Amino acid sequence: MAGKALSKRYVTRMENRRSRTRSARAGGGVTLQQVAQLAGVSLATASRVLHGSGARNVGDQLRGRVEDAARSLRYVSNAPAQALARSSSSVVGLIVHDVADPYFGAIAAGAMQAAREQELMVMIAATFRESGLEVQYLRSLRAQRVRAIILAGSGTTGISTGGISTAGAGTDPVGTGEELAEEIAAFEAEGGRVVAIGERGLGLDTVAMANRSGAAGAVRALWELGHRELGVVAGPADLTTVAHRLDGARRALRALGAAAGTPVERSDFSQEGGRAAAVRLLRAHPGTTAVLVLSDAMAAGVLAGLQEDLGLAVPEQVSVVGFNDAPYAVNLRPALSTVRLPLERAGQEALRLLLEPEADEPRTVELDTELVLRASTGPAPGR
Amino acid sequence: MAGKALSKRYVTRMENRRSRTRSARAGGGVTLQQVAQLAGVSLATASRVLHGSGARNVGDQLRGRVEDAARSLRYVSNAPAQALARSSSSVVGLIVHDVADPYFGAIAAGAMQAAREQELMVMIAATFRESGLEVQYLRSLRAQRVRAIILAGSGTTGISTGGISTAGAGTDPVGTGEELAEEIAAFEAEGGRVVAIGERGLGLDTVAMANRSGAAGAVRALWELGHRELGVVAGPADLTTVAHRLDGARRALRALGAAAGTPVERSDFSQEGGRAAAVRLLRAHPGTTAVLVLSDAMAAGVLAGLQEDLGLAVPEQVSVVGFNDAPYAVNLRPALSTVRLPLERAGQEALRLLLEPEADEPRTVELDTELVLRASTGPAPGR
DNA sequence: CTGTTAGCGCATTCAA
DNA sequence: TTGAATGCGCTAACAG
Repeated sequence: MAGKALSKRYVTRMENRRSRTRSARAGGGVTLQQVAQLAGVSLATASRVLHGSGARNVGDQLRGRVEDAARSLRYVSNAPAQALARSSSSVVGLIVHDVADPYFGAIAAGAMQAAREQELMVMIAATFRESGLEVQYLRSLRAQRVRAIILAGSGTTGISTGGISTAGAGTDPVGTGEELAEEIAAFEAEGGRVVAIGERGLGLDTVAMANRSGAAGAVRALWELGHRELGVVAGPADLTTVAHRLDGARRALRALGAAAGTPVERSDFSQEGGRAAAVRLLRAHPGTTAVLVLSDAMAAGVLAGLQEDLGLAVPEQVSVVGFNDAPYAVNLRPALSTVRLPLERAGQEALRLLLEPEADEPRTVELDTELVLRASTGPAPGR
Repeated sequence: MAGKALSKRYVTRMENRRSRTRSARAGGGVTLQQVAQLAGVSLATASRVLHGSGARNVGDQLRGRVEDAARSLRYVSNAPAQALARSSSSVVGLIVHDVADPYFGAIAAGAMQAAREQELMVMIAATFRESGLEVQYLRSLRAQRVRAIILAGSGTTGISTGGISTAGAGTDPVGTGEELAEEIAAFEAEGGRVVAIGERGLGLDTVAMANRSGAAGAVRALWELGHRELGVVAGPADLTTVAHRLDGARRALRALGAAAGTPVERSDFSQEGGRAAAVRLLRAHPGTTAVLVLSDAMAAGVLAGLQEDLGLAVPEQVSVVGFNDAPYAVNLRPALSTVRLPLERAGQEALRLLLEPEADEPRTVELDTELVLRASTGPAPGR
């Protein structure tokens, strides 16, 4: 949008000057050793009371002294050191395309919620859709020795599927898909767990969304409202989610006995794209009474195109159903009916899957979508 | 919304069975030691070539052998161990209310972008607005020995300000504000850095948004369009952001010589709240030709209230300006004019501030907002 | 230029 | 029940 430079001002306030109390060595924090010393016990004993390993086998006397010492020193255990010693980390990694995208934001929120219940911390990496970064972050997360990694990102159908160990000995992997697979294999070989959200074609445990049945459900709902002339506004052909949704819609139509050849207009996942696609669709097929749009962003554009460009009333003349239930769907006018994806749930399930013992073959958890009917859908005209 | 239970299906696929290659000890990963051994050099040498400490002072011979060994073993350094040894971590913490909220999502995205440039990883914690969790996560992040922490969260004006070290020796802190301050002090005492995004009243380095001047700018723009009867729909009185925005608007009005007593309607930050507030506002002051709404969510409601409940045309009869430039602002009808907050920028600046050497007194970086004019604003009627 | 050694903060045997 | 000793993977002096 506008490119006006933002200014930045420095303000230094004099009030509230900080009073630092460099209690411990300036180096790090308080150590268990220091706590033990203050309590007059051995390191081992302090460790036992503070980190329930040799659980309750410490005398009340010493136990109390250690606890007091820890409190007064504001001791907090050193998680990385702990992880090193017991070789098991308490952090999991999450790789997304973009945290600012509500789709991934919801996934992240779900994962973090579940993480909290398990007392795990989450390290997030955003690739901003650069596929090279995905491999790089996988390495970084591996370097951090995270316990497990969630790979959230809509896959493309073009990705190479198998061949985890086909590369020759000293050969560098070529395709980015290969590299990814190798990195994943290495992480798993070290005992790390990986799960994907959304189909990735890699042999991973995955949490998938029921895109097919979601689209099918929307189609059936429209059919029941009397719509017989449906159209679809789809996104890029190489996205697996798009492919699945489209497939689901087509199958449902066929099952309902619709005339073959439902019109489909493609566009990118943008509002403008949706708007143009809607215009094309209705110009080519003026009889259309309902359109299924494969993303809410495009649906926002479809609503605009229908009402403003073509002067059609929604839902009186044309009904619209979107996909995703983005936060703004309810703010559109009319409020958008849409297929809600259980994104938070997906994040939670992914984390849960991560913590379960590893199965022999990759598992897939498929989460159902939910059709949310709002003001943008109504009975077919003349019914 | 609807509470239909989501089903979950397990599907086990037989294709793509994974071929694990437990190369290293099942325990952890490949160690530097192993690399050194394979290369036939000492641990120190391997360390030098792989982690540029004693930079380029290794012979080409050995260097090559080590690099080959590392590659063939798929060696990745153990970051926590490294951090322990050199006592300096490469991860920063970020505490937000909710990652799924676009406001925080944008901040997080900015921070992560900057982190990437510095080769840092970001550990995120979401408090889901439970203030107790904030303190808890601060502790967890401290336990993880992160290098620094970004505290992003709209503060409330009611928070206790100073008193970092006022509590008596053995006394437990009472208010949650005190606890927070103590936790922060402890982290800083260990050499950690903390910066806040948004005013928090704690004596921290902070990145602030120019809420006052943003609101003032919006008011002036409306004034120039001929509007003389302005109204404000504000949010909860105890949020500092709301207070600042309101203050900015009032000052601007006064400076322009507006009649005292601009009507202000309060509501919570929701769409419904905004809708109701708009109706109240225009019922009480029917002459109003422009309304400044202190958040986009409420603005969406105001748009609905004005047009649907009151039958007023926007912007022909009433102009509307929101605040935040939420992603959906452009999807509203009419597209919403709004004051854009430089959220990503704030995240970046925060990280940058974190890496700068600590100053004697807390610094504040104030980021300017930007007025984005779209279709919801027009000249005052009759001009 | 290269190797040896001594920690970093903690968990965990193994004795006492 | 408690303490001393060893090692987790790595860096950083310190010697050659």
